Amino acid sequence: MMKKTSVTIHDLARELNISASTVSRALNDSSRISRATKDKIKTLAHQLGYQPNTIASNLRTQKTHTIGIVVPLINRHFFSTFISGVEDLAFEAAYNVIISQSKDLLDKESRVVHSLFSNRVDGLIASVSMQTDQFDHFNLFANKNIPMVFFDRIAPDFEAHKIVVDDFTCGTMATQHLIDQGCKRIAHLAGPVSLNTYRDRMSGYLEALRKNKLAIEEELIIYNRLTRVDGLTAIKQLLKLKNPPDAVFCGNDTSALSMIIYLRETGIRVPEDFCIVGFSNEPFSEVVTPSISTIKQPAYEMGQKAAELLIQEIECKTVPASYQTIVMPTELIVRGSSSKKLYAG
Amino acid sequence: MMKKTSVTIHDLARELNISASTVSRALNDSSRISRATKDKIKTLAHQLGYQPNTIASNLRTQKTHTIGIVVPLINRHFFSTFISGVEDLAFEAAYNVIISQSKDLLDKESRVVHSLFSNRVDGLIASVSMQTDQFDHFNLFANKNIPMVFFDRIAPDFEAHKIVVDDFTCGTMATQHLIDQGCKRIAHLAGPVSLNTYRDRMSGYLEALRKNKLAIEEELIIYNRLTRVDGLTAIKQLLKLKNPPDAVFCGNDTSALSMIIYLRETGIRVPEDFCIVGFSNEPFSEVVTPSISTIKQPAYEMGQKAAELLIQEIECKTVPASYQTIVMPTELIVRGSSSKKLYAG
DNA sequence: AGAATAAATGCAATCGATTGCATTTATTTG
DNA sequence: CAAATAAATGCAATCGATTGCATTTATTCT
Repeated sequence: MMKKTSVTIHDLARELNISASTVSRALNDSSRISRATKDKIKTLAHQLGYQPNTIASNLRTQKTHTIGIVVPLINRHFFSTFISGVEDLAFEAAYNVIISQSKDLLDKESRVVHSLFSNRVDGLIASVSMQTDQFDHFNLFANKNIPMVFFDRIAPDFEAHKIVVDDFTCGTMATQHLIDQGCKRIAHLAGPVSLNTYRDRMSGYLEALRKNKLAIEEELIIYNRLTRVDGLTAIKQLLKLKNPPDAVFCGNDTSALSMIIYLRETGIRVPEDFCIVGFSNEPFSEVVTPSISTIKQPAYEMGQKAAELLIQEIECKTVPASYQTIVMPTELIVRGSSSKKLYAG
Repeated sequence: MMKKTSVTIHDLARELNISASTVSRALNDSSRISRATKDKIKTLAHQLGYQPNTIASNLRTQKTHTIGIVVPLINRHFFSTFISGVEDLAFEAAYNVIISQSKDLLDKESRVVHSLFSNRVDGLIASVSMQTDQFDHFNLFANKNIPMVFFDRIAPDFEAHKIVVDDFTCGTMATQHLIDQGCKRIAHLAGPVSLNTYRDRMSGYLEALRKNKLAIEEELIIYNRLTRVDGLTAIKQLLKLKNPPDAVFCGNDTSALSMIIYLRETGIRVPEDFCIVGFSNEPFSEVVTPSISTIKQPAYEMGQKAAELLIQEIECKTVPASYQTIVMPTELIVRGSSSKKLYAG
């Protein structure tokens, strides 16, 4: 009926009349155990359906072979794809992955970070929430020299590897592209500038305007959380201006999407009358009509790289000589939402 | 510099000249400890930055407060949204979540299930891979009466709660809808029929044809893995038939999408000349042109329900009197890809 | 064969928190 | 005030695997 309790190395030891240490060593393929004994032990282990108790091992070895991940939302394509990259690499290296989401709330982020710490993850990979403007909770890890890797929305001032894209240059590229299309008044929908990503994208936008001697107008820059509703609010607000823009560079694709849908409904033609560029290359961006021009970030590869660096640091257990900030390549994907020239030409 | 090792209850005990058991009880708010002592201990714990070692606790209590999840792919919207539902509910109940993906491979699925078992998760939530046609690996959990909940693609014959949708009825509804639109030759793109979901969707399709006295033609039913490439291959194959269909009910939205894109390219009008219904309501389905008619599954709610049932079973620790198969509500969302009547009318 | 060396195995402590049972301290009661 | 009861705390074993050191067994060499 109900199997009492698990088979342990002690059960195997008793059965074979040997010590538990020998069993442990045999199962770990220690060179100190003879082949014959190993075989005997492994065979029995298999017969009895022995499954190692990782918890016990973890406690003794002070290693959990587990990586903690904190992301804002796991069902956002960029993050879930990133996680997929981490998971694949972690699996190869025999690491488990515990995933937590902050829901873009600082408070929840802090709690999940504490929880991951208490679970003694060997390392942490994190992208901070939209609300995050102080980073104390990560000191838990920093103080004990537990490796961390930040990606995308990074925590500054930590001795940790960082995986990012060049948001500044992306912002410049996106804006320059709109300028090249002949757009004259380019607006920007920015996320919270407490985050490096949105701050840099905006800086890039400003830089492009400057370089092209275009006026920078406060009323053309809107700050919010870039949800679908936010995108809608923003485009309405922009169109109400006495002197409305003829293009927007959006901080993400979600807000770009809702703008496109709204513009379609109101009969404003995209890209003929109004151009839009988004950010992240969400799956829907390719297939919506018009398709959304956007910046593609290598989410999966970023995940792999993050896992690689983290595991490397965990296993070397020596603090790396220098922490790297890896800048991953991005790509401006020009699609329908900004291909004015095609139509004009 | 480098903090030697963590603060433990023994450190607190030594500092206060009391026993570790008292510290442990105090931190757990045992009624056996006086308020004064509790306060003293908690204050010190806070001062020294004590963080409980969950591993040690887990080992002793034989509980990890951790739920394992196995899904085919975490970056598929349905699954990541489901996981989000699990995670939210688990977080409230103070459970951790370890997520693994099978990558739709039976072998990997088996390995991650073993790994989750070794990590002594308190329960398992799983949706099996496309390849899965035998379920031995789940016996690891079944044999030890560790609670499991299956969802969507379920493993039959296990004493476990199951969270599903009525795929059969969905298949019927989708097909009937196409019939109602005036489609005469309706094809079906099916996934592996070793899985309940795809098998039932297909059965529903067949049932609808039968009920409407439409011929069932083998050449109109294609089996594959429903990827984007698979969708493309399928639609090409269908269009090559001497007597091609005028509609397809696709086993998922991804394949429906690629069909739509192909049809658009080849100038076949959707829905006027050809109607399509997908399955799952992926985010892109709403925004592609034409938008994809599909069946909406309550992924987030399914995740919540799965977590609720699992945690309930874990905490009651008595085998439930009966295992439920929860059928979650679905909805046929009629959109552009099948709204022939609108155009015809 | 006996000593010296190498190979194989065992002993017992350890990781940090929990918990049944025992003991001490405080409070109540006759 | 002593006895009885209640409240607070401590002792020591435990969870299962690991590992430094000690011991036993096998092999090699003179």
